[in-house]
Parts: sequence; structure tokens; C-alpha cells
Amino acid sequence: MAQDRLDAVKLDGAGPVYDQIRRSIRDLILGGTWPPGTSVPPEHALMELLGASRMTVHRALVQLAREGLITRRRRSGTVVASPPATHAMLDILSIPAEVERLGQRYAYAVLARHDGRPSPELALRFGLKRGERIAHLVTLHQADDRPHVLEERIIHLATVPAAASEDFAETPPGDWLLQHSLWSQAEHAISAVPAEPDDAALLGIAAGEACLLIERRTWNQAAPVTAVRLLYPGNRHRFVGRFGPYGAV
Amino acid sequence: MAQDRLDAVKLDGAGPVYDQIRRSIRDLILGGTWPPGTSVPPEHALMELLGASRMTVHRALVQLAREGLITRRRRSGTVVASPPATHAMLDILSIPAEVERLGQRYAYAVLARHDGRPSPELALRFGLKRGERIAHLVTLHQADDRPHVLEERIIHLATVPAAASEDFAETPPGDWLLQHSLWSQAEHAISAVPAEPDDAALLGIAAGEACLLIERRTWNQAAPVTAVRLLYPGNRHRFVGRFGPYGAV
DNA sequence: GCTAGCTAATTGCATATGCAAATGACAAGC
DNA sequence: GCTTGTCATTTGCATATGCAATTAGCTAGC
Repeated sequence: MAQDRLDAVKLDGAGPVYDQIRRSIRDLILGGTWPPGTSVPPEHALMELLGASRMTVHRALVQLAREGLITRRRRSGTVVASPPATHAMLDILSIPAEVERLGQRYAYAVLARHDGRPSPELALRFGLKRGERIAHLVTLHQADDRPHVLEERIIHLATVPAAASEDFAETPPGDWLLQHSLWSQAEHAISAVPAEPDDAALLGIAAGEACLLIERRTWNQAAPVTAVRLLYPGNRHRFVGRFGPYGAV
Repeated sequence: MAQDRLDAVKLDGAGPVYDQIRRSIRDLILGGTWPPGTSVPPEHALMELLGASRMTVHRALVQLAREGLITRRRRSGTVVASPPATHAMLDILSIPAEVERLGQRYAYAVLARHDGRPSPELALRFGLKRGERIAHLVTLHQADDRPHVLEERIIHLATVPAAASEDFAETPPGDWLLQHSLWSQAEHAISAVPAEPDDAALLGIAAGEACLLIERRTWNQAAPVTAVRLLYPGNRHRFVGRFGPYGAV
């Protein structure tokens, strides 16, 4: 209810007032306290609650709107925005959506799954700590019955405990995580590798053929959420981005 | 001189005043009229010139500072910033700088150059128009005497006429262009390809080995500036980026 | 010459105020 | 019921004003 929302906005005394307001609301959104769709109290309410002038509150909200965290409309008020599904340079991609955008039929299968502590080899490959509880999944995504991408994924069960009781039969882990977890930071690495014999067989290509490897690790605050290696047959995929010298366009 | 700078800032009557000011100054910077280092008139001067209040001028300048186009310091004033050399996701990279950052010795050579109209094959590969005048360069960059990346580049002489009389003996075309041309938009494509026999020989790898291919095209406003294909031996390179759900971090 | 301190220029921040624009909700009229 | 108009809420924009913080450049004193 509204009272809850108001109580949650706090000033911490560090730095300019408008920035305290901005950070406070940003943290409520990024922390999940205000999920997308939540309506943000109107400027007058925040103004009275915080003892700041409306222009100061306004400045904080305008900035959050420019950052894409909230959307504002006259009379309707301010609501928490849904995080954009895509990024200017490289999508946090929903593979089913990607395949269907190309007009192809999507199919997917879990090839292997193992929950528990990582083996030394796995820990090395994904940069894991030895004692961590993780889920380890290998899945294959297909487009029009042809292999599209081979996915090997680690899910950190300490951060996403619900994943332990999910079998990912319906929803691929990437999409499931988008709905059941939050992330605040991601790191991508892109490289070209020859296909290992095992992987090549699964992808239906020749061993040694050039593949594009996308490695992505995702965190929420400091806690690791997931790590994934996506292996795309190189001859069928390319990733495109567009931007200007001062940032994404 | 100062008078010139003031004369150049204009309101166009479209939209909010603060945004007119912002766009006007942005265009002066992006258009090259105010190169990096130029000092922007102080708020009071703009205020009087434009007949707007200081807070309105202030708002425009604060936003430009947030966009990274200008830097502001109390008392010192406001100056046009240098465009950042790197982008969050993928650098517009200076290859010498990249090599030296790795602590390796950089060397480079122009392997071939041809100026004129593109052949049909070249036009197809780089998406050129037939009649255009271009420079076509093939260069090899080396790190510690080992091939680092093979570069094939098109420079549009209509947009960058100075390139016609530059031999690129000292400075690789990428770095030269950073200093002698402006760009407002770039498009990247990343893919994995097997090395062609010719390219493999130049890079000192086996034909068919997995390589990372970066294709980049750059424009200033609507005019094409350059197009380049960078072929990296896949086993020695990866590209890393880091960002959050609402944009680059 | 060198240093310490002062002054003034410039940006940063917050407030109070007023009006404009969009529009959800409701009422009035048909 | 449907449409039309009115009202009230909420955000958007601009102004005027005042003070704070930073610091380049000058000055006074040694």
C-alpha cells in the first residue's frame, strides 16, 4: 500500500538531497522492494514526507526516468519500469524469442543436469568456489529442428534457491532466471573457438569448425547468480551493435 | 574567441528551452565547431545571451555533463570533453594502445593499398556504392613480432579527403582517423569464421582455424567514414564487456 | 623570490512560486 | 448507453533568489 512505499524512501545524509532521493528510490527498485509496475508516490507526497521542495524531488525523479528505471506520465503518475529485455550492445537474450523473431520453430531440451558441489574442472572453467552449491545444466536449443546453440549453465543455488526445485522442462533456464531472479551486473566475453568433438556432434557440425563462444556471468549486488557458456555455430550467427562515441545510441 | 562561441549558440524554438540549449551546444561539439578543450561560455554569459534564467542554462549544462560531452569545475568553468577512447561493450580500439597495454612491443605494416572506385567484389563485401571514391588498405599489426590482427579497411575519400594524401607509414589508419575525422555512429558485428588460406598465412596460423571477425562501419551524421574488418586469431583474443540491466555500468 | 591569504569568478544546490499540459474520473446531457 | 464536457490531479517547465563550495589569480608581507 501507499504507506509502505512512503516509509521506504529515506534520506541518508550523504551528498546532495536530490541524489539521496534518487539513490533511495533506485535501491528500492533494484533491490526488488518495488517490483516493476509499482506506482511511485507523487511528487507532493515525497515532498512532504522528506521535507524537500518539489523541485528537488522532481529533479531526482527526472533523473531516474532518464536512467530508464521509472516511467512518468502527467496525471497518471510515476511507475516502476520493467527492465528492458535487451541491451544496446549485446542482448541478455531470451533464446526462444530470438529464434522466433527469425520466424523459426523453437525447440529445446535439457541434455544433462547435476546439482551439488562443482568438480575441480568445472570450478576452473566457470571461476567457482569449491564449496558452493550449484546446479549444472547442459541444454540444446533448436531452430526448425536444427541445432541453434549449445548452452552450459551454472546456477548459484545460494542466490537462487528456487532453482533447485525447478526442472526446466517447460522454460529454458535463461528465461526462467529472468523471471525468478534479479541481476544488477553482467560480464560478457566473446571469443572464437574451434568446436570440441563432443560439442560439434551435438551441434551437427564438424569438429574444429569455428564457433562463437559467449561467456556471461551475472551478479546481483555482490552475489553471483549464474554463469553461462553459449556456443554458436560460427557460420550461422553474428552479433550486431550500434552506438555513438559517447555511448549507446 | 569568446564572441564566436557565444554567437554559435542558438535557440530553435522546438521543445523546452533547456533542451534547445542542450541540443545547440551538443551539435556544436559533435559537429566539430567546438573541438575538445574549447571552453564553454559561463552560465551567466549564456543566460544573458539567450535570455533564459541561469537555472535553465544550468539544467542544459548539467545534462551535457552527465552525457560526458563537457566537464565542469567550479571557478575554472566548463570545457568540451575529449570523447572517451573506449566504449563499455567494445572498444573503438587503438590497436597500438591495446598491444602496449599488454606490455608487448608493437609493430605494423601496410601490406597493400589501392585508391579508386571499388571493385564489385569489394563493394559487395563492405556494402559500398559503385561510384564512390575510396582508399582500400590491408595492414598487419604485430605484437612482439607475432601477428596480432589483420586489418582490411575502406576509407571514404569524399568524407575524409585528407586520407588520399596520407601514406599511413607512421600511424595506422585507425588511429589516424581518430585524429583526423569525426564519427557520430558506429555499427559492429562480431562473428566467428574459419581463416581463409591467404589470411591464415599472414597471421601465421593454420587455414580453417577459428578466428574472431569484427566488422565495423562508422558514419558521421549520414556520411560514411570508414569500414573495417579486423581478423583476430581466435585462440588468442577475447572481448569483454560489463554492464547492468539498465545500461552500461 | 616565495608563501600565505584574500578576492572574485564560477559552478552546485535548494527553495518558493506560478503557470502549462496531459489526462483519469466523473458528471451532464442526449 | 454513449458522448461530451468539466474538474482535479499530476507532471513539466521556467523564473527569481540566495547561499555554499571550489579555486584561479592576485596581493601583501616576509
